[in-house]
Amino acid sequence: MQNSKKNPVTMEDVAQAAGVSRMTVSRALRKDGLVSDKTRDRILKLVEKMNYVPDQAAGSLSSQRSGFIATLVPSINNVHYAEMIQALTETLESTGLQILLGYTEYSSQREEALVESLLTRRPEAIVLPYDGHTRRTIKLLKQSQVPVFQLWEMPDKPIGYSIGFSNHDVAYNMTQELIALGYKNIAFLCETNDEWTRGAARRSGFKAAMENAGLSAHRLIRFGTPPMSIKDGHFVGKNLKQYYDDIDCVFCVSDAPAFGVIAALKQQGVSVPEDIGIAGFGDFEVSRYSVPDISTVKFSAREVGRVTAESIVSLIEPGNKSRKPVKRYQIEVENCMRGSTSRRR
Amino acid sequence: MQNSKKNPVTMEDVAQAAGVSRMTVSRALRKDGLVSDKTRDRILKLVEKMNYVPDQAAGSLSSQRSGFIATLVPSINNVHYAEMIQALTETLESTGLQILLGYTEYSSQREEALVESLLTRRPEAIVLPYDGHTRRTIKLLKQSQVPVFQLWEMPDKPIGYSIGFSNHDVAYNMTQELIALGYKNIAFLCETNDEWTRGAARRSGFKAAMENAGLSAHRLIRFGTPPMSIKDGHFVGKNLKQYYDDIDCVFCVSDAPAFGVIAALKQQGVSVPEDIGIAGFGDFEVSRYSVPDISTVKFSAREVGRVTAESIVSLIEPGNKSRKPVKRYQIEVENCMRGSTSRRR
DNA sequence: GTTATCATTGTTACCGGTAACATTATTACA
DNA sequence: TGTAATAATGTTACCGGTAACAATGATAAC
Repeated sequence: MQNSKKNPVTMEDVAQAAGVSRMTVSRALRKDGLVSDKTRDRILKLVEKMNYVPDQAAGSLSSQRSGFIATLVPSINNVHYAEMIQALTETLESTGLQILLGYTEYSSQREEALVESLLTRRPEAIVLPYDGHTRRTIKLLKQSQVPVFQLWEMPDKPIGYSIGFSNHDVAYNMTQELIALGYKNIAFLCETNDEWTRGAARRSGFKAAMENAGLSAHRLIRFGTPPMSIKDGHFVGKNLKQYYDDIDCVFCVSDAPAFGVIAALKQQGVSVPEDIGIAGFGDFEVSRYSVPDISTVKFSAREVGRVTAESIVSLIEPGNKSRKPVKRYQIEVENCMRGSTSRRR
Repeated sequence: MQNSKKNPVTMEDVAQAAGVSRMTVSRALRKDGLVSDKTRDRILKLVEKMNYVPDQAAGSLSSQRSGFIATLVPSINNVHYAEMIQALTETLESTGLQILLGYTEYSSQREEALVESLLTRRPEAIVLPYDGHTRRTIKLLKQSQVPVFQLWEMPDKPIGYSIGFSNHDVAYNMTQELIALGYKNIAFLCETNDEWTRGAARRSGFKAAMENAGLSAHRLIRFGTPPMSIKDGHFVGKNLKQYYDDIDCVFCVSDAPAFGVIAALKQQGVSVPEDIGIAGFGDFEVSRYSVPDISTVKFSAREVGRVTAESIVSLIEPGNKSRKPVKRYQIEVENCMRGSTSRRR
């Protein structure tokens, strides 16, 4: 029990107690091994006994290494981002790097403010979840000279490194697969105002595939704000005929609304996939246990996180012999066709 | 475009360009208003033009305020924690406080390591998701003199402030409600190894309610590791008879396994709630759109986050006239009885 | 025994801000 | 007009570490 005011134990205190200089304590606390075993033991024991906890703010200031990786996500309430962050954290952990998280809430305005505020912490890398930033954001990022990692999407003009897949291409493929099953009047369900989300890219992939197959891509249903929920899907499902009355399949921007649409259709006695096929995106757990289970686009968010973390480490860890990470890393994506779609007669 | 090396613009650079002292720049950057409007304008323009971004590590060191709130969660991949964090972030944002997140992954071992590592950043408060910490964790926390906020659970011996509800009591109530419906052979489904989760408290609430009603609480099904998933529930549902063959109701530790159990029972032609009633915990979105919709215990994670943030602010913001936050704040909880349970004949 | 080499520890300066107090300019008021 | 009060700015010291280099002592090689 020390002073009743703030924890006053500094490195200097430990040094004095051990009868050495501050620098020796500093060395003892790192694994480098520039201290004799005897001295280190003595110091570490004192550190323990005195409850010394180093102050990283001071360390960062001096060493010019914050140990922070800034990471922005649109929302934390999304399995994919959650898994990605978890994988990122786990991989980064052993190197002592720490994630500094921000939520853009799908707004590029907020993203700008966040980037500005996070740069203040001097992150050693910054991870952005998607393409589509304001001019000022880009300027801030470039100016700061912090390495930028853009995830999920393959941007046309990457700022730095990119890890993910082309949402356009992936949606294109799934649409093709639906067409191959015999669906013709496919609707695409997405958020209003998805310009800053992956939804827009998926939408354009859908459109391209339909047009290439000589089909009309006009059945676009826009509803709600990102991220689309089960509830949103349920609402749309309830009123599906009012949007277009000849729909034979709905390709949803994510599995959540897909689940909702199916629930609503079932309540109306419309059978899936016989009357209408449904496809989602993201392979949420619920999709595997829904009845019928939902056809979807599957990819590993954990892998995105893992690869990103590894790239960051190989880029910024000094004394790392391995060459620089690749500028663009493609994540594998797979169509999972399940019970919510079937071959048309 | 400056030096090709690190962003070199410091407050000193701005001060020189403006022909004032560093201190004046520092003042101009805060709203305090101890600078003349003319000077401030000039400085702010230069800040913009020179792309100056302050370094918070330096600021923290000097002011002894990190601006960090350390927050631990078992997993980020859980709607409740996600919502809680989001609410926390939003409320804290305007004060410039930032969340520093850690994932315990339901391990008190990891929690200990995390607390140690987070203390290194000198957080101004620390938010812990539940009760049940190692001795060393508690010692570290007390030693650090950082205010501690324990959430979700009402601990017997709170370290500092607590915000949440008693999981024991809440599970007790729900069990009573199930008993009142006429269920007798109620099983409780939870994780193996839930000692460090809210599961244990819920389990004891279940047990107490059963025994008080003169019923046997022996039907305990333990499966999987926290957090319990839909998949886990599905597995248990498939083999329900093998656990106990006379179950008439399953009270699940969360809505996820409840959904899984229902899916599995439906596949076997067991009808819910006629043959077996099912109840969950947490009011996940999926529970409202499941068929049947799931009876569950509902509470607002956002409120937990909001209240916590407000308490933190009123505690640590200087010049805050409002009195200290209450030591214990009770969150309201409600039983939502829906289609997955019904009155027994 | 002398000198080169290496392991260990110490010294000094500085990282980039802010607190606290000092100083100067301006205004208010008797 | 003189003096007190107030506003605006400057000075100095320090926050708690680490980099870079210097110094010391021990061991090895000749």
